[in-house]
Amino acid sequence: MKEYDFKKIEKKWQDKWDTEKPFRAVDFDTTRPKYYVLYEFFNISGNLHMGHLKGTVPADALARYKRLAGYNVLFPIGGDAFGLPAENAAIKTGINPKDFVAKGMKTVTEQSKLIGLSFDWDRTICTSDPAYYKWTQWIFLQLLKNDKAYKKEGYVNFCPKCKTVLSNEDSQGGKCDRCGSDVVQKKRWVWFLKMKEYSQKLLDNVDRIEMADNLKEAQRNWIGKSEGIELTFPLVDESGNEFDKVTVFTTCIETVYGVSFVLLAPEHPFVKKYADKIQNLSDAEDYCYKTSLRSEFDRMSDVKSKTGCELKGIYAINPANGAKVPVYLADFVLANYGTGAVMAVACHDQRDFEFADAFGIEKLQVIEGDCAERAVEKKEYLEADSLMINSEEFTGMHVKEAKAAIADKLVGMGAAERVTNFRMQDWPFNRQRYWGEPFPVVFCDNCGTVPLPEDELPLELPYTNDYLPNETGDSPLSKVTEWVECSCPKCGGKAVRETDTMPNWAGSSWYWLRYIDPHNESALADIEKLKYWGSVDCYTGGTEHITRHVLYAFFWQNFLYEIGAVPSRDPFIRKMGSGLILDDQGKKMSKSSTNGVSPLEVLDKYGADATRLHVHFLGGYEDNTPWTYDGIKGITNFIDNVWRLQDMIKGDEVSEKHIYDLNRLIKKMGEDYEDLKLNTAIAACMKFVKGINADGYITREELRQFLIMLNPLAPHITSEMYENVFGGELINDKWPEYDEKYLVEDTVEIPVQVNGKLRDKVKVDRAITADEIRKLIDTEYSSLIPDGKSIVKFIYVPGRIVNIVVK
RNA sequence: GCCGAAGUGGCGGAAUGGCAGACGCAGCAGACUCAAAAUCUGCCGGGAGUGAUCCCGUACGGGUUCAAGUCCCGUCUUCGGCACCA
Repeated sequence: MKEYDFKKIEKKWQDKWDTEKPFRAVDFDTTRPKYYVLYEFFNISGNLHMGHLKGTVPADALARYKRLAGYNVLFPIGGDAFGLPAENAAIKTGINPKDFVAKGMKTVTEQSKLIGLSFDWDRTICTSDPAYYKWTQWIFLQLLKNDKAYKKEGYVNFCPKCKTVLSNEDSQGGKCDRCGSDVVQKKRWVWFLKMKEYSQKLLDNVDRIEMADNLKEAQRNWIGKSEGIELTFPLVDESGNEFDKVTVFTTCIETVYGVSFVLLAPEHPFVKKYADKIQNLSDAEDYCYKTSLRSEFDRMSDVKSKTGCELKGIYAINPANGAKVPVYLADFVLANYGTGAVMAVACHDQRDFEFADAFGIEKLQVIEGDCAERAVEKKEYLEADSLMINSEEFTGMHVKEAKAAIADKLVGMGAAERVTNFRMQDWPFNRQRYWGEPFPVVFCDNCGTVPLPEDELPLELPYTNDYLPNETGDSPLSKVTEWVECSCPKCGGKAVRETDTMPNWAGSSWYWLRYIDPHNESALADIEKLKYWGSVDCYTGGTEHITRHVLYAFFWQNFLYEIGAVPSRDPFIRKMGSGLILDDQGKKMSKSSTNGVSPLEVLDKYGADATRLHVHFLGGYEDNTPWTYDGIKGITNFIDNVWRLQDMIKGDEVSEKHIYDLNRLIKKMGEDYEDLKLNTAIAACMKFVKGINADGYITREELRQFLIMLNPLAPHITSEMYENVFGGELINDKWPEYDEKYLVEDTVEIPVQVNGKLRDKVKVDRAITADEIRKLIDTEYSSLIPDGKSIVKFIYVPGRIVNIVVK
């Protein structure tokens, strides 16, 4: 046999797959079980990078394995195209974003094929395609109709550089997700989606999905469920007249007798509402103004120094004991969490402790402990279950008991209510950018906000060559006047369109549904097809999307379920988070990094099969693996050894000699593909080939089964060899089945330990009983028992190990 | 600060509580060769011993167990996420 010419052979198979399209998924095929494998679609920017190899290949291997195992597999791909790269290219080079995306889609398609990825190309979608975003707009209209979308003026994250509104998810760590600038708080008119309302449903999704615990924990933290009490403090003026109430949220109601002041967020409406009662109004307004200038990041990172401003002339009455306490503004109180107001207990909350120090406010201790230098906080006193002090009838109780008793009392009085709070916020959904889905709504002087009729969708993005927001920060679309000015669909009068566009997460919040029925013009997807394909069985992709995209996906899927558009609340049954490929500095290799090795270079040098094997032999799917060429020799050797198996064929059926190894390999490979453990799957194949080489022969049947098992990892070489030897197409063959009786030989080698230390091994019949093996050791292996010692205990774990305890 | 994950040879990494270091790289020795490359064979955690073998060894200190890399408690380190969330 000639040497393996990967360039020629890989191209041959890639061309064949391209023209014959054998990887198409078949709707409504009831002869086979269905399996839906999803890799998160490509962000259209430029070339594929190493990270894509790490992410796509395991999904591809799983899809190929499942097909061989008799499943009807849906394994689609598409482009997430309403993103920053297209718009930046437009701004920098003037290239039309549409053209940029078209070129990008072509590139990722070609490069995917070079890797040998078995996507169903007939189902490709692209989020910036009007036929696709018609349905993104349709979903928005349904949200609007069902009162899940609203426009309101509020404080939101704003990136001064991108000049656009951002969600919390888009500004994690106080940095703009698009450009890395510090995000500021700005008051703007914003479209919100009522995601907060779905908090508990999202937590239920998290409970149901099969996913690593650390990822679930990250999501739970992000949603941030917290159970506590809302407690209402009457507000009084200087002369003691009650004029309103303020409600605070607390999870530490047990400290209520220690409240010595109340804090409001600077954005709290009372500053404006009771301006006439605030004696130092200009100080207060000044403080609010200064706070608004500080970026969120400043406010968060500057945790040491507490700033604030007393609202002189306004006092709060503690409903528990009638105490009159001062009210302050403080920027560490967040307007959009809880009620935007907190009760401050200096001795039992470190932030309040520092604030009290800074403003010379008295500190009241209500739970035992040393509060001289710092607060004794919840975690500490709950752990110790300390005793209550200075708390009227609750004094002397244990904290845990008092917590419930005080809550009961205040709830009974009508001053408090038990509530559940979530950290997650409603989703600010509009961006002041050109390259996004236009909102299908108009503003009419007579009718107000009017949704477009569904039959007018898609509302296409108009052409422009001016992609920058205007001076006041309005979207570039506001400059396209002939598009903005329109007539009202309701009254026919003059109206203007919404000129903001949707965030780039919009299109990705439902895309897995569209693959199921990508060309449907009358629905986002046919409900019967949705029922057939069901939820995504395995969703692979980066972990960086776990608290953004995946939560948005849960949200939209729940909503679509509630309006009857989809048959399940769960978009995904299993989510696997892929690790990163790191460069030699230990940094992430990605689209933006210039420090990376291009996969094209490796593909060109070693071929697709070798590249696929090498990247996945470097480390586990979920682990970050540093890139290196080291060890690729082991892979090319392995490939050469596999190729030479063709010259070693002797005999037809599975030989006695190989039957155990072969059956164990079948079991191992199936399990490893299922779990995406490609590194150990490759190792198992190498070991098998090593054994074959040592024996000097392989039978036809053994080779056939082996090629099928290796095919999901190395599809090209295995297809070629299969054709050479068996004269047909491997992908039409079936995954081999293993026989339980060939997993363990009849004669096994059992390690013998004495006091837990390995001393010898005995070859015995697998079915041997504990008595028999003990007899054997008593007679033939008695030298293992040290002189002068006797056996006090004899343990035999059938088929595994013997441990003799001597004394 | 809080939450999570992890720490195993020179390196990448394997091990349902049951033979630690699978598989591979690098290294060393040998074969082939005029020579080199390629390939093949053997060795390859540390220590003692001619040797069979023995002792130590999975970040560190304890514990549970007949048996611990794996489970429990404490400490340290690294990475990731969140971060004034009341």
